[in-house]
Amino acid sequence: MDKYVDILKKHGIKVTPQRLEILRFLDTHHTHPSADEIYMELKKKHPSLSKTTIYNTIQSLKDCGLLVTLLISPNESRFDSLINPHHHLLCSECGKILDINVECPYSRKVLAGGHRIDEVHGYFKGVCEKCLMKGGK
Amino acid sequence: MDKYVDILKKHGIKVTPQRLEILRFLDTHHTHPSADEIYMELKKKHPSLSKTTIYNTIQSLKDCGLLVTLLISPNESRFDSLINPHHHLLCSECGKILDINVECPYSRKVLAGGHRIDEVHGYFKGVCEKCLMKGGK
DNA sequence: TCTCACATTGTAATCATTACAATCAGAGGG
DNA sequence: CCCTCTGATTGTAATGATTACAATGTGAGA
Ligand SMILES: [Mn+2]
Ligand SMILES: [Mn+2]
Ligand SMILES: [Zn+2]
Ligand SMILES: [Zn+2]
Repeated sequence: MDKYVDILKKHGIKVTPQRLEILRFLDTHHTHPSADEIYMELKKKHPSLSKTTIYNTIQSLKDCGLLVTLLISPNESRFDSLINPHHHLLCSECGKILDINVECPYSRKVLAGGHRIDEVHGYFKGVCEKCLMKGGK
Repeated sequence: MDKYVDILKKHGIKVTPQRLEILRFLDTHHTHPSADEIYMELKKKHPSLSKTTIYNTIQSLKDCGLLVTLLISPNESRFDSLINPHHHLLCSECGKILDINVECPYSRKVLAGGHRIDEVHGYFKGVCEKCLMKGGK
């Protein structure tokens, strides 16, 4: 019936109302939200929800590969439920984090030098196209 | 006389004993230390030193381009006084952060799509060569 | 239905970072 | 020289993201 019930079941995560809401939010908001943004939004409908449940659920989703943590903005982690490999740009004007789909020769996790590579993160900092147009920077 | 006195003067940062020690430490330890690691080490010789002074000095050094912040390990920022563009690997076995000198087509900060790029960060997570040899993973 | 073991949740603590008040040092006036 | 004032530097105390762990809930088996 519900798409998110299926996803949770398929990955062996027990279905709870909190988890469903968090998963739904992440799947419908590809804005790379912080834990606090998820919390603030969902608290409106579920006042008893605690922030820790956000973190716990995030951890579960991460464990089965449904979620990736971005360490691009100082102070707080951001979360991304688009898990195909892509890079990110943090705009210093509007604060948004944009997906950057560039050809990256290291995305396939092979690297000279004998190290084993499990994750590849490409972060850019700058000013996004929209803000450049607007602000005339 | 002292190399570090010169560097601070050249960049218009007032010379103080705390700043000299912090700069010396960063220049002689290219291990990408956290603020706490710098603090713990320098506190031995300067017990009155506060952690905030570490952060303040780091900010000053960053402002004149002598230092870069790495957001590769969760929980804490790491600092790098090697400012030529290079990538990093965080080893999940030994916890070390290694310099990775690969050809990166995006290091020159030009990117299709109309965004302005100011910084490029390439982070890899995995297991370093040394740990692979040792552990037989 | 009752008990127990484990999973889930949320309260309270932890710890990196930041805001701001206390301290210091140097410039200019007496 | 010494005193005063101003801005720079420092460190104490607050903030806020994250984590540890105790309280609560759930579901299987007796
Ligand atoms: Mn993304
Ligand atoms: Mn480095
Ligand atoms: Zn922008
Ligand atoms: Zn290693």
